Amino acid sequence: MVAARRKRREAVFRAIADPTRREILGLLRGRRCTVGEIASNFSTSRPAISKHLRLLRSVGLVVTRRNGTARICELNARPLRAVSVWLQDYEVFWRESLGRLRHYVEEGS
Amino acid sequence: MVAARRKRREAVFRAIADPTRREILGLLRGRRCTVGEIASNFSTSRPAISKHLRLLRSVGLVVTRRNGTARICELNARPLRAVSVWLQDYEVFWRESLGRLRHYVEEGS
DNA sequence: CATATTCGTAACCGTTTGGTTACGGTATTG
DNA sequence: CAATACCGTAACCAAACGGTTACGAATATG
Repeated sequence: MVAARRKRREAVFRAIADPTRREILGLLRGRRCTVGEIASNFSTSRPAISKHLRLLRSVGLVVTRRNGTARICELNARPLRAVSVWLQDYEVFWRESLGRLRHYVEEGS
Repeated sequence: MVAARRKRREAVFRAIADPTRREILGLLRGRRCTVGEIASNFSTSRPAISKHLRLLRSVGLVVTRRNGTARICELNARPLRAVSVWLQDYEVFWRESLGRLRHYVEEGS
């Protein structure tokens, strides 16, 4: 089961790599949405959004419930903890790099 | 140049999506390495690692310096701040989501 | 000068990805 | 029951991705 867990962690990184999927997560941060509501925020087709949602569900970032013909989607941010944990090992490094860059020209954020 | 900055932020998410590249970053967290040293840690060919390094350099996560025929690679974790900032908006959600989602789950895959 | 070491790049290839259109399945509604 | 609304999936396609081999440039080294 360790391998499966790692595979799922892998998948979370790939899930958030796509800008459309990150935007979907951002929408669901504000409120629950049906699939159609989510799709109406994008210029891409509804089936494309459906595929993104399937992937997001597969990694647990989105949870759904049926309500009539509609399917209501809700954010589950817990899998993002794995990313946060991974990032923690680097935090000290970007603090250090800030110090080293102090006397150089501002790069801009 | 706001668009260029966003594009670069975009690229950071894709850069860390690949497990080999994350492993490279992990190696460089410990010490500086030449390209060959990095490649010796993987079963893939050196040119493949070279391509990963080119991508990592393009997003600023790796900086290099030439030393004879060798090229020394060093970690620059600063671009990861963008990921950290993005994650912060979700932190509150994974803290409170546990109990709220318990009765909501339909399916995970 | 000749040779070896280190590394980047070009060319190519199979797989994955993200998009589309077409279609069907399942409630809700008149 | 017939019609409609909502949504998932299959089939297909162009582009991106990650890998390989082959080659060449640049710098030691004998």
